[in-house]
Amino acid sequence: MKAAKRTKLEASGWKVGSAADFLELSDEEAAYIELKLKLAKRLKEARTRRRLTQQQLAKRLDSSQSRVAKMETGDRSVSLDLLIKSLLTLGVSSEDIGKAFTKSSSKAA
Amino acid sequence: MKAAKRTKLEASGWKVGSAADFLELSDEEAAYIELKLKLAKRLKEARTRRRLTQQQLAKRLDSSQSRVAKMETGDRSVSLDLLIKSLLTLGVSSEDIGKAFTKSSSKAA
DNA sequence: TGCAAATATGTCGTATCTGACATATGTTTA
DNA sequence: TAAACATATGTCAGATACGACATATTTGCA
Repeated sequence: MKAAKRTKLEASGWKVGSAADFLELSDEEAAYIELKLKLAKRLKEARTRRRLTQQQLAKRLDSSQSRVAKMETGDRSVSLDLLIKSLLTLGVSSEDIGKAFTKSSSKAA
Repeated sequence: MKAAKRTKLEASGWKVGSAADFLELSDEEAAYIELKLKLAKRLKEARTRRRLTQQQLAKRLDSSQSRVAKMETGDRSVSLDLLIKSLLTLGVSSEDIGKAFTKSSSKAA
């Protein structure tokens, strides 16, 4: 199993080693998971660039450290909604968020 | 009240004419609503371009006509998740979906 | 190494989102 | 006009995403 796919399966909430190993992801599922992981990465970058801990960010978002951790790992229980709202709250522009949708996914300025 | 703001408030589920008239939208709230409306518009365009009725699209999405209608009007009860998943299911690329995040929001090819 | 701070994981009660249905409101065509 | 089709709106029970808490794991520095 390729590492990239393993990461995606894990992010999607499936346990590697389970029956899910034999499941194939449809194009949309793969695109959705890839998107979530890119937004997760952007959130982590935005937070660390601001030198905030997950705890501090959680406070700004009226959320909890554990949920921020789940956001940043692209946990199955977090929605694109929450990721996008959180990025906006951190002051990341829509334009920069949109870059997560591009193939190259260039980093924010 | 400006027409653009009226539309946004209505999309957000608030009734124009209510006390919400006096509420101000924060930058993030405004950005979020604007984003949802752009995605809603893109979904409607993608559907009509394919000459599908809401009923037919609903079947493809394993959803209902009423929910598709709500998606296309940017109803408060629909998430960005559902909009994005629906666009992906319709075959719209991540890149094109990402265009909804840009200021000009140029249309898909 | 060992301790402390940061991050990750598991679970739970609750709030929000979902498809479905009924029904209202357009829109098109004979 | 009226009938047929398409879209919009209101509501609800079930699904899932939420913040919160406890606790495990990782990271970094003395």
